[in-house]
Amino acid sequence: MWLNLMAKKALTTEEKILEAAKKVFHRKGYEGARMQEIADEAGINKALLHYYFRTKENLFDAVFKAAFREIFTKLFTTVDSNVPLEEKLKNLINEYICFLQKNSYIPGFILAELNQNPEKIIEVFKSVPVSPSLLFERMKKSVNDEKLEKTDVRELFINILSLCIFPIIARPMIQHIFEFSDEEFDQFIEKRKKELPVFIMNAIRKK
Amino acid sequence: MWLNLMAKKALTTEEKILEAAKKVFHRKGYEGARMQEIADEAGINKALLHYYFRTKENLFDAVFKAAFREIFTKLFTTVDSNVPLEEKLKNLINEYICFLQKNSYIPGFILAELNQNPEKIIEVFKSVPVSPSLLFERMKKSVNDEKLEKTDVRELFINILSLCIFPIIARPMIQHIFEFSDEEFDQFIEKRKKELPVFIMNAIRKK
DNA sequence: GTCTATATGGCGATAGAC
DNA sequence: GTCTATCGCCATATAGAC
Repeated sequence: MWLNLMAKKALTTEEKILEAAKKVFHRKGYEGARMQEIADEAGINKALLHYYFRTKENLFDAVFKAAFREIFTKLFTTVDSNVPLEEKLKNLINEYICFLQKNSYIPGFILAELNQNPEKIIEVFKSVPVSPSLLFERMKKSVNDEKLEKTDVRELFINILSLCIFPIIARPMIQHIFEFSDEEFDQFIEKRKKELPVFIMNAIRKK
Repeated sequence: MWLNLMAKKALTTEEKILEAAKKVFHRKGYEGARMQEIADEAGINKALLHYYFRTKENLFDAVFKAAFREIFTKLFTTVDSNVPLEEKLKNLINEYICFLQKNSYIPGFILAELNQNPEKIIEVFKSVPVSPSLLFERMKKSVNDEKLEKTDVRELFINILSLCIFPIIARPMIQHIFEFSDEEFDQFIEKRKKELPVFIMNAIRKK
């Protein structure tokens, strides 16, 4: 990326604020986040946050939309690729889980907010160009011409998302149940990348 | 239940508080919940909350532990039952999803708090007699003597939980994506109760 | 644009009468 | 045990100098 070689100072103040807000909101949620903490994280003053975004809510919306765009955009590239279903599934799951590993706060963040303020969050959904509904339509097309067990594509779609996303948001619980260290958890997820496509293909393939 | 025929007034004040706190914490999370709102919901005064529980945190802990106990206790009864794997799976998923339907705030609540304050929540886990680790051990035993695809029981365990829980916490998103009314969503979940066991058995059965 | 200082309101918690 | 009144703090937001 064109920014990689530049010093951090090259970020505009607005970018610094958004980066900082992202970190804090992802960790603490809307109610838990403090404007002071965001200001500290950005290395600037609290008043400046309000100069740029006027309210906490505005700032939150910006961060939420970005998270939402990120997490769905990734899915499009592979769903639209032109390869057989099994391979597409493999790519999809592999790349998606990789993305989730690097952005592990996003799904929990989105679901937590979805849980605590569904109406508002759905409003934000609608204002974002990357629509999960569209994603679903694409997937439907690419599954329909395969010879498979009578599969409701909606079920399949939800199953794939469930299997990818849940382990990431339940991470602390899983580590506790299985007594996984951080490394062991990462290995567990690595293994999942390979085994999930097999699991799913077995489930839907005609026998 | 022995309370069913009694008027609401028969609840002790402490019970009324716990009921009210449950509703509010489940909806709003720890940070979002207001002692005033809990007091209103319970039909009592704010000062009385502190008389009974001293701090917001104490009250939250009580509610969180109860939720945690509820959601895992249910799983034990069916995992321990003495029937073939396929049937056990069917019962497990059916009863578990039924429970989740009636208590749809619990998983989102737990995961949201787990996300925002993992250390503290894990502490609460440890203080509760119903341990998910124990649950996992039971399941391991009941799967190991079946003839199945080489299946990592931990993966299977997580897959089952993922497939049951995720759709419940992602409900508002799913309704939005598929343009489901409340009734249609309920039908969708009803169908899942029947299809999930088939999906999972297909995935793990030797061919 | 960026800072310091301050206003304003809300929330958890307590004091004290009954 | 239950209430009213209030304290003290902290968070969002604004005023105003530089």
